Amino acid sequence: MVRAPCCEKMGLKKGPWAPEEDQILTSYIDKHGHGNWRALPKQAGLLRCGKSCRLRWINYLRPDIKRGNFTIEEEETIIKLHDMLGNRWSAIAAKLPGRTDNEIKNVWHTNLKKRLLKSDQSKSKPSSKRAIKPKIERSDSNSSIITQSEPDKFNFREMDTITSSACTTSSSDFSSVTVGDSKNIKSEDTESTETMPVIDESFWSEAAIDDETPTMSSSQSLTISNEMRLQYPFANYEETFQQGHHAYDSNFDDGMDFWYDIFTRTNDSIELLEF
DNA sequence: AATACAAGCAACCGCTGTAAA
DNA sequence: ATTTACAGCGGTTGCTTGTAT
Repeated sequence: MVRAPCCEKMGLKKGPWAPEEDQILTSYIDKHGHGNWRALPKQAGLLRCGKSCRLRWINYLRPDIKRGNFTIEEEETIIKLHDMLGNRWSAIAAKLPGRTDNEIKNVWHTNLKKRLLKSDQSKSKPSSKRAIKPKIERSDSNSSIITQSEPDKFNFREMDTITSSACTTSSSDFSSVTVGDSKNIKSEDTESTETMPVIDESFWSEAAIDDETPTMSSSQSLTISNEMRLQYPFANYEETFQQGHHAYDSNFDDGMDFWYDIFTRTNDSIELLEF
């Protein structure tokens, strides 16, 4: 990897932005957009590096930035999304229009994290976040079975328009979830992929993603093979299952491929998956 | 009023992923 | 297949402001 030259070395300014600099950057982007951040400062007449300009625009100057204190609802959403996604600030920010990843990160570190620590300490039980997750039972089998029984229909799209209420999915949404012991995964324990059915290309289209609602009815089981575990070592399957919607907005690592496999390899047992 | 400490926030740093050459 | 250049991301730093002593 080639490191960009140091700003100072190039005689470029660092540190807080002056109002005049903000003005120059804003008016330049208004007129020309920001196709090439590296070239932008030179063309705009700014003594800044492109990286600095980009950060300033994204975190402060963008017209759609929402300023001011975070609402209770926003804070709740951050806490719940962080519970599900971890420190993926940009993914969390994507769910909070007008808020930047930097801002959310700051709020988390200066406020929410401490608040959670306090509330955790005040509880005898472990973190309350477990309450929104389905029960997990170890299984000796080579496959994982995820079975839903309540409610009748679980709608992934509801999760996509995530709100605090959407995050409070109760454990009753999943009667039981059984996940095999990942330690038992063996590389030779694989299955052929040649039987994967062909899927219509429209499956991947934006329209399919945006306009259709993948739903999964109750009482169906999903088998996750060891091959899939090897291929998607990232997956905490119980969470993945709840967060299936992330596959559709690319906020979930390998999510699209994961759900493609879910759909194809387990076609028999997941035939109720509708698009 | 002066000083020390803490909290909040903007900005920087360094790494990774990816597209183009 | 490899190299290069760039955008984007998450972690960290350091300045500013507020509060306590």
